[in-house]
Amino acid sequence: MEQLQNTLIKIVSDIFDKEDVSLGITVPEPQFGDFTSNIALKLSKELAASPREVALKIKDALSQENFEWLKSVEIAGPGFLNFSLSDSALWQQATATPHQTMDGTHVVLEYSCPNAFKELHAGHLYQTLVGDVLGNMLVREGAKVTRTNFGGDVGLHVAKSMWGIQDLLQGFDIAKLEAMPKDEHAAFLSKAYVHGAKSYEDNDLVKLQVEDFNKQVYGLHSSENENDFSKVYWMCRDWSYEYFKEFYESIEVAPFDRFYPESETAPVGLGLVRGAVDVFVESDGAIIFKGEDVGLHTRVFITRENLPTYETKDLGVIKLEHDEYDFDKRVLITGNDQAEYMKVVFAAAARVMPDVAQKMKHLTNGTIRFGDGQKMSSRLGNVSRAIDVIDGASQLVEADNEDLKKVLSLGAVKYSFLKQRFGADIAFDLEESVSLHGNSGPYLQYAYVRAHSILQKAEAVDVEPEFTESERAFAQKISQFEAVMADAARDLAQQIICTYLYELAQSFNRFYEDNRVIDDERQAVRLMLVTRYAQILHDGLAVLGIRVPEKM
RNA sequence: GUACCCGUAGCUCAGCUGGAUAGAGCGUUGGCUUGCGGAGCCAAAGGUCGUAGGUUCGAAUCCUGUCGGGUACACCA
Repeated sequence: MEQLQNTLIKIVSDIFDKEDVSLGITVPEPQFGDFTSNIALKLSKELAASPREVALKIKDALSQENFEWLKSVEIAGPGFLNFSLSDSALWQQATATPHQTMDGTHVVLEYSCPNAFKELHAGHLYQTLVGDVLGNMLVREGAKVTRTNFGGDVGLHVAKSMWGIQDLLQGFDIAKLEAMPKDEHAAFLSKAYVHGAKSYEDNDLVKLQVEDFNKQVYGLHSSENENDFSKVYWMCRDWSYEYFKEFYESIEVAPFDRFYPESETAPVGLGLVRGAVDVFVESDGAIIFKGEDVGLHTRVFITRENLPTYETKDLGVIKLEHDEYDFDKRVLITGNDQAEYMKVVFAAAARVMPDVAQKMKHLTNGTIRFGDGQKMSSRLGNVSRAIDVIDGASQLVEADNEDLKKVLSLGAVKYSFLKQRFGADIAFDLEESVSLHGNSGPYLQYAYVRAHSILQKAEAVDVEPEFTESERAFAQKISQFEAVMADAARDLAQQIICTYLYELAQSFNRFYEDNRVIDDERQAVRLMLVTRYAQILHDGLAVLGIRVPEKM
């Protein structure tokens, strides 16, 4: 493909005497060949010639070279140039190694970002899975990826939790906490937060207490303290981080390289805000950034109570990530309710850290709509917890051992989330996700099992690739893998991989329908195809964070 | 009110750096068939790509208006 592109660029610049020719080659519908270019259509106006005339000149020049890798060039439709590679060139592309298009780039990827003292919900799960996969995609293209996780261990929500804890336990009772079994920790903290948050809304007295707790919590991070409030805080904070870590392990995502608790980024952010008096101004007792100056809205960075807001902590984490990793690119993922908010933070960052700001990208995810309505909501209650999604899938999967059950249920959930474009709200249907029919994780896992089973029956050897028509159609799909991976990484669009893998499996099924592999005179070349097919399913799904079983 | 996101087949979604007859799954209808793992394959039905304009040789894709749904806009995160 690169060879074709470079050759085309050279020819076009030679015969039309042009410098800086830019042209894209794309993969068309299979009946139009392996690659297509619309360069003739693009140039026709400038050259004052019909597209087909331009195309003909290019075709002639190309034909004279007599490249052995190029089987044919056709002019079609309004003036498209359609190219077909020789079988061996096609196969060479089909067996290419990763393109490493991002070699030497250091990307900091911040995602998941749960708050301490709260339970992980379905939205965290979704974002964690996508973030994990984006990281895998970049790594595969040669980037160095640092995965970071920024979460609130200070702030009003923590104060509400603390209030809830002391109310539920009737005091900051360390003994009661110590007596609590580990598997109840997360649920207890969640309950305490909900209780605290509700009381905060309903009761003005509680509100005052919570606000006092908030200051106390901040204070714990700037001075040593041995009282019960402090002990409870640190214990529950540890519980939270332990629970996050275990959950990430359980869903088989790459570990985070660095957790940034807000308590750590707050002072850094405060330093930035206080140090930039020309950027941030005082208003009504608070320190604000006037976003209206750049078409946005005003946000408070330091409250009247002299406490840093999320804005300031976010500024702090940006600086810490930059100082610690000197990234080329920073990709941040949050819910899309923060899209506008983050623009203001980025605008402020652009003022205090201009060289950093331009390296930052913000992706946002929508909310999950549960497709099977009542069934899901009755199982999950009003809040859809992350664990309930995983458990729900696990209950629906049929497998004769626990590991296979896990492989299939995680595969089902992950694929179901990943196949949809990131950004808008997504639909999730438990039944559909675990289905072995259609565009699902278990379907692809089964596709792998089938291929693997064929490969067990005979030894594959490398032979000269000369394909029949249906073999070639399959080989052509196989050959697109590395280009797909590069595109997906460039666009941070994991669904491209899902779509491709599913189409690849369909392509195999069509091929397999009427092409015997084992005990056929074409066994060798067909085994070669199936071997590469199985490898791509394995590798592609691995990037999606999905394991494949050998039997199911 | 202002800004941002989203409107594609009955349902759920791909396609969006403009390109050839708008694709897939589920569902519906018909056919193939006990197969090297048929959890498949072939075919049919189903679309004014929300809508109206504009740019272009060419628009689901870019621009503008408009309608519908969602979200955010001062001391929460």
